Amino acid sequence: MTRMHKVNNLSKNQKIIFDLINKSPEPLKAYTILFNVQKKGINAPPQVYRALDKLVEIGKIHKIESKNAFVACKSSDCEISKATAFSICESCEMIDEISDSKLSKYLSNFNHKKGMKFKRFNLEFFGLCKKCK
Amino acid sequence: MTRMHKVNNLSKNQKIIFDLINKSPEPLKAYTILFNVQKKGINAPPQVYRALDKLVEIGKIHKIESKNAFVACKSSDCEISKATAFSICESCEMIDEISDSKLSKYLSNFNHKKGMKFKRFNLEFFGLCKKCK
DNA sequence: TAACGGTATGTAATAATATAACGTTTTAGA
DNA sequence: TCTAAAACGTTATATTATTACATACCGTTA
Repeated sequence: MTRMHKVNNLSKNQKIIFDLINKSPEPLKAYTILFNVQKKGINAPPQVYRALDKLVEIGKIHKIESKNAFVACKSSDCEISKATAFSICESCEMIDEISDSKLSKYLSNFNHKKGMKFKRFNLEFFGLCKKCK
Repeated sequence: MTRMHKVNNLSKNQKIIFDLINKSPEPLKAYTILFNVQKKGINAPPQVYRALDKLVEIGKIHKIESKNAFVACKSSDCEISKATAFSICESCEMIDEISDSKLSKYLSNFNHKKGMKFKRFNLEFFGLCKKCK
């Protein structure tokens, strides 16, 4: 195997996969990613899922849980994803990350009565986007 | 096939599957449900998924998206699930439905700046529960 | 009561999503 | 330069979900 360098703290596969997600206008699914990076030598699901796991862990991408799809994080300073929110159009499937500091603050301060202390949340809104309304 | 009656507005399979989920202390996955209802004559995944889809649609159960698991709705008057929130323990996997009218109101009134009008949301909090803390 | 349409069912096959397990290579740092 | 942690490559398999099609049930209403 040829020598590998990390770029921007990302490994070779992580960078290939992040770049693909980052330039995509829409969330990408794991196997869509796989099909699109096979020419770059990534041949098998574990390679994709490992990169995705790591990218999620370090906050470069987020997973849209209700769609099993991945988007690049839009907040440039996002190091760790503790607070994610998305709006999802039920008609055209368009997905937008919501960056709203009030919302984020409100939810981060929310403490469940039952005595749980939260570290992280994910919020997904569904509706019709401007275009589809 | 023997004659079937709807009970509580649920069909035979829907009732079998709702009862199982409803008496479970923890969220159940589709195939766990399948294995547990085979003695009742439900043999194949589509039968389970169809019942689950319907039960979600009418608000009798909710899907925990990050876990691909299903729980019975706890708010007795829940007809349609427009607003769901859960707390998930990352250690013991315990999941609780959060019923907080302030939270629900806050999020229901939240309007994304980009011009989208929301119909529904799902919020999942992650952390450590009282016991695991 | 017969016929129609919508809903639910049963079944086989398969698609889509994700992980286990194992050995090797690369990388970063002491 | 040695080592431990991280990343990689590969095969196989597990888990989650849907397609497709034929049949049965149920409420309505003609």
